[in-house]
Amino acid sequence: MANSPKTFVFLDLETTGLKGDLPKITEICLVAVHLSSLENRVTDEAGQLELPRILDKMCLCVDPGKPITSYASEITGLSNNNLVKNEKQDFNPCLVHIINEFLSRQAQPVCFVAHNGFLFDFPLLKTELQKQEGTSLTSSLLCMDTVEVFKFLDMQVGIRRESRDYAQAQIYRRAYRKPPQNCHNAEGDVLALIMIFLSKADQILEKETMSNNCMRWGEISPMYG
DNA sequence: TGCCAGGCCCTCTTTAGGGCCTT
Repeated sequence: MANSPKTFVFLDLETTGLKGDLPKITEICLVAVHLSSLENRVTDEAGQLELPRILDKMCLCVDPGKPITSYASEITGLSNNNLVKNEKQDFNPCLVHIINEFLSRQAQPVCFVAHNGFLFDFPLLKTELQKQEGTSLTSSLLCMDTVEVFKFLDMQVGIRRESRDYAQAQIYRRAYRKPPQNCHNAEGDVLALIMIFLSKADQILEKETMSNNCMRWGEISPMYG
């Protein structure tokens, strides 16, 4: 990899449903962490890893303009009714501008990180962006999927991938011996994602792991549309 | 009519089937 990322932007989307529903985004959360905070980790008095103090955070709710499935509504707490009542805007050029400005404030290059990102978050975000004429993210932006990264790291030490559960909550439990908090709230999921990244940060940041597990934004195909 | 993801990976595979991971 020619240029190693200086900033990792952890990403989570809440949506109206899964792929079969041609989902739309109901909430987006981005949290940027500088490389130095991932390399120089902070622990509490008990020696437990802590979130870095310096975080740039952005969470926005979005009116999807289509029905949210009952299960998605139940787990995320977002309904068509409460999004409309709170007068949330749809996924529009203004939101794309905000995302771009958020990214441009970070030390470059930037790497997106999402759990199952290659199959869900990145393709769906690309679909939503493609609907907005004249808007895009820089194609040189890097993307990493922590499902693939954790499988890669396990394989390196001889753990067979089919012998483990790679759901984010399970990886969190293995690392911290307790369940993550605020699941299916975009910010809660992103903070848990940062914590699982921190638990293996040294290995993830190795050149071999990065070069084997990163794609460029330009290589991501839209989910649909 | 009723049902409905899907690309990827694994293995008791390859003329196939099943599970994963996200909301």
